[in-house]
Amino acid sequence: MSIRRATIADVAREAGVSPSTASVVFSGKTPVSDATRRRVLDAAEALGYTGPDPLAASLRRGRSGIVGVVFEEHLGRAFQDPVKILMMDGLTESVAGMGAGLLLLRDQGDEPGAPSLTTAPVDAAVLVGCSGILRESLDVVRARGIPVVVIEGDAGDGIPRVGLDNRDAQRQAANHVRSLGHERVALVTLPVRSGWPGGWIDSDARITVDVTRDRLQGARDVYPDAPAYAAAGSFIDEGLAAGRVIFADPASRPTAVLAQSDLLAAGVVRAAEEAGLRVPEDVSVTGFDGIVVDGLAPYELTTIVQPTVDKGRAAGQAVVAMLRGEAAASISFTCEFRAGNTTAPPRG
Amino acid sequence: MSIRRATIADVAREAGVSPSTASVVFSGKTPVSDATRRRVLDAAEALGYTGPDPLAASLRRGRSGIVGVVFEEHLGRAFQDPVKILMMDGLTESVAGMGAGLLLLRDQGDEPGAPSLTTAPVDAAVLVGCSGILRESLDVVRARGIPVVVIEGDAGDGIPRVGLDNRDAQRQAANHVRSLGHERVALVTLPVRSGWPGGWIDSDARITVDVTRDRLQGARDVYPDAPAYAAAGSFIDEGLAAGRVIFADPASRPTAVLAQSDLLAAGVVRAAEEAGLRVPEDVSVTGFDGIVVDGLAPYELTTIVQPTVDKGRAAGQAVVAMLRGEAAASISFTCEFRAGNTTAPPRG
DNA sequence: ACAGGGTATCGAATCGATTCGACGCAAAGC
DNA sequence: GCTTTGCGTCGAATCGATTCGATACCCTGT
Repeated sequence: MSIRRATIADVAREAGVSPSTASVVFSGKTPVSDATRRRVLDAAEALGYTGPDPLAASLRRGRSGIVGVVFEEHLGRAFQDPVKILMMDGLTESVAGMGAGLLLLRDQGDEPGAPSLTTAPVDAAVLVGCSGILRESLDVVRARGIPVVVIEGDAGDGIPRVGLDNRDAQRQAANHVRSLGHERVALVTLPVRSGWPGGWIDSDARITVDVTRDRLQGARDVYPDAPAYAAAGSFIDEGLAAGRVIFADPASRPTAVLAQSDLLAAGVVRAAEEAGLRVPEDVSVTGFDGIVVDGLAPYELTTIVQPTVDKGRAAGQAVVAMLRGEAAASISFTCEFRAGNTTAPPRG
Repeated sequence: MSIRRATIADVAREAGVSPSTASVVFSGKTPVSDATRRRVLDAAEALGYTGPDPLAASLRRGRSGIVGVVFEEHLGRAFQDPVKILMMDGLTESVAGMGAGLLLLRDQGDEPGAPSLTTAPVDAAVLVGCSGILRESLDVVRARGIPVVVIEGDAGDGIPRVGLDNRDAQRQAANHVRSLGHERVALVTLPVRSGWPGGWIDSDARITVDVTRDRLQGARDVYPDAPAYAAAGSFIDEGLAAGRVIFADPASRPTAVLAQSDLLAAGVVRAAEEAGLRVPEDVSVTGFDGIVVDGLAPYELTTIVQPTVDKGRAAGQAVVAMLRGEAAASISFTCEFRAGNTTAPPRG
């Protein structure tokens, strides 16, 4: 019931050794005689000392063991995205190997007093997202001289990024659809910018989200004139909404829909069912991501499989490398096309 | 390109003021003349000083602005649970109000060097989970004298917990089913302990997970002899697996299944469809949680709605209160029964 | 012109540990 | 017996900021 928690100095005094020795007993950086170790440990026990204060230790070491993960959206929303979850999974795994933990942060200067990259004791940062909003975080982080890795975003300069061959991959899916003989194709894309409400976009639309733009280009490489509906987010519901619009007019119905995510594709499939269209007989649908979509059975999406977990892991490894002073290079992962049962030649 | 980052002392010197004044310019704790503020800010700008070092500031203040969230399972897995996500959402929101961020931690002493409650600079901790494993984290946290809140778990002592009236709520659902006239009922529960592979459990089974036990008791209050299949986790797939087993033998088929989560219930519904049973005509199904289950349309589960986000928010508020020195009390939330279209009287 | 009051700034102590060169002492080598 | 070696321990500086009582200063009231 001491009014003040015991410090290592107290422990040292109690044990009759110098603070440096006591410190070393806990850190193990230097050999200590068994007798001394015992005395210090006993003293600690007696005083209720549970180990060095993490803050003080971090200050001295100049390292907190915390990696900030910055999202550009509401956290609850980010975690609804299976791709981000899997990515976090890989990230957690690789930084844990370094003894680091993940601090959840949101890009955004609005709420004053909210935790941010400026005020959080992070050793490094991982920026997750696509839009340009993250620039802000990037500036902060660069000014502070903190190692940073960007996942799925444009970093510029010498900032390592973990990316995907989005355009090539999407083109591959589009080519698959074309080779099946489809001519009338519609595209369902991810949001074109943060806050996008959903709706058709024309070919000269400003797209600030890199992923959306790259995948769209891949599709346009094959179908330059395909109409594109940009959803409000990567959710089944949004795909459903998009699909309803796309299938609304029987006269202009496409025979194939290329969606930029599996969840969107799942929604499109559902919309097709609603409209009385059979998949893949009446309409083919492709996705992107290669995740397991709950409740889509017996459909198996024809999709592009991306190495989600690996992306996170790579980001973590890059961060760890930079923390060790090594220079980390950008890395681009390659997707793999996977044929499912949601694509087939068009009828007639 | 200085070899060493500028400190506030450097800025003060450059601006020709004392360190204390410079500090105050950034913290705003004390009024500063406009002229001085300008000089300090300019000096900072010139030196590339971006603000106080968070670690040093934290040490001095004795507060890091970080709340640790401890899960008892693999993080990737925890985030697959919509209930936990929603809870995190509420938690994030309420601690952000205090300017704090969330540090993801996993209970578990195995990996040495992995980030843990012992070594992480957290002001407070929120333990999420149900099993007894968290005891370990609890001890650590108590020894360190850190405020802690437990969500859905037994804390003992004076540790505030955020709970749910699981037993009452489940009993309510069971009563609903009984009032419809069902006699032969099967239960699908959450895991009985961490690492549980899934399978039937008998009535004297040891259940270390509080939530599972409480909800099971609620069901048993009404159906003392109902067979119970404990799933390996709260997933549609697990519910599907459980349902397949339950519906396997036509002779012993129940007319109703009470599942301990909506995802499990969704899986059970699917299993029923697979077995050629119509829901709710041939078999009634109830869930628990009240979340939106993607892909379950047109079914609307008869379920127990729990205030998920509120739970997280309450935990955050409790933590904030304790950090302010106030004593936080345990709080138990009440669920609400919601009738959907997955329950009906048994046939014949 | 001087006491009184309010502001803005300063000094110095402090938060709690880590680090590294110096040092003491005992065993070993010649 | 005296120097060398080496292991263990100690001192003191340091990490970078915050805090608060003290101080200097300017303005006002009489």
